[in-house]
Amino acid sequence: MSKSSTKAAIEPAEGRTPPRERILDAASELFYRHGIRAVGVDAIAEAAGTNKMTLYRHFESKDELVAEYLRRLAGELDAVWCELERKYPDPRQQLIGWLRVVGDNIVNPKSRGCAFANAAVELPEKHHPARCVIEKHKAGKRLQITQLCKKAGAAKPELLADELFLLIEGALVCAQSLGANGPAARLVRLGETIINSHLK
Amino acid sequence: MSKSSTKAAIEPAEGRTPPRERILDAASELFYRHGIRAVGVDAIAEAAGTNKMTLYRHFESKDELVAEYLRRLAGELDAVWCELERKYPDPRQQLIGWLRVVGDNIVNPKSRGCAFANAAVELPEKHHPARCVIEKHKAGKRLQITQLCKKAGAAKPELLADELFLLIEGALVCAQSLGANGPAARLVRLGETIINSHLK
DNA sequence: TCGCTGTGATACCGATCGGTAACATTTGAG
DNA sequence: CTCAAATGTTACCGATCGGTATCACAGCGA
Repeated sequence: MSKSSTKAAIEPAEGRTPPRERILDAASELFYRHGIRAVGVDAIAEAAGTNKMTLYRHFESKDELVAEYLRRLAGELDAVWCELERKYPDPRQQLIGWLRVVGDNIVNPKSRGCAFANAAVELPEKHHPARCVIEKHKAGKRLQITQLCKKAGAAKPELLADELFLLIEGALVCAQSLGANGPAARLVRLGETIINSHLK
Repeated sequence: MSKSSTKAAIEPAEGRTPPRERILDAASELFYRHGIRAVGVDAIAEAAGTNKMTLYRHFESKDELVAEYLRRLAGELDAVWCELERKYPDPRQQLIGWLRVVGDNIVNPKSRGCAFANAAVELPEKHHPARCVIEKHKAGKRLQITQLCKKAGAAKPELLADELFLLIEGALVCAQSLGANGPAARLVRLGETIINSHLK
């Protein structure tokens, strides 16, 4: 009785985007919200409006899907950073802008901290395919902040950068236990003070 | 053929401590090392030299075992703090002492960061029995640091305390992705500088 | 119209998950 | 010694895990 036509009529919009993207979208949301180990591939396939078989046609394994989830997210965060670069030509304003982005993220009730740090906690196995993605992304970010501190004219750019880096990481993870109104709430002001004292 | 006597001869020492403690010991090590969701109750029972049935005679569920694991660990950390209090009467030295304890922990190759922060990442469910243990412990530690900053004569003790708190949390989580030689390596020196600048 | 490719659907695999029932064994206090 | 409580052992439960085989079908270029 033309069951297929009925289905096509019910969910036409979601069928437009290719399944690989839908799977990555669903995986991203579920992995971030509930945790990587807490989400099964069946749940991802169903949330993506497809099935497990199609999922495994596009991704070798769940571990590879996790790695791809983080790779795509890293690209998106790089884009955010580029936009910040365009918006604020001044390196000091760029640093403060990044503090604000993180601060806004912490205030967001949907926030669950840094997806990369969370993945590092959930995947301690040294050879997990997501591990190198995590390390590469964090190392890149540290380098970016360091260069920004250098451009801003800091006397000890590496020191300032690492201090800001630790502050940001701390605020993101701290908000997961003590909420957005705990110590994490002071991230932006604290960061600004530190930047000002280093760039006199 | 006195199979029992043979067993008693083979593993006499581990049979001494009551099973509840052995189970908690095994669970603590496995949960911390591999992650909570990555460890099954069967593995815990086996590592404890007992079986699943005995485990469930002492703990209502795996979730309750997780909560108890964190409760006991919180007690142990409180003891460490008390010893620090006894060792350093001066509040400023106590703060620095705590920084050093965390710094040593980060350097330890077995370290996997803060067990409470990790649990918060792995257990986002709002009503998990471990959640209140996590929040209580973190809130208590924040309060302790704040009071210490107050006793040390800081002009803005809450601000200094939260800055140190974020720094410590950041260093612990950062070491999980960038290693002990990354930004986390600067924790002690950075913390000392901040303390000195606030307690002039 | 043919045939190929990508997708969907379903059933299945062995393994493991958290949790329990039933029964044998050990142990220690009375 | 006796008895009861604690522990060990084994087998089992339904559910879910990551991953695969099979087949039907839809779309599309030639």
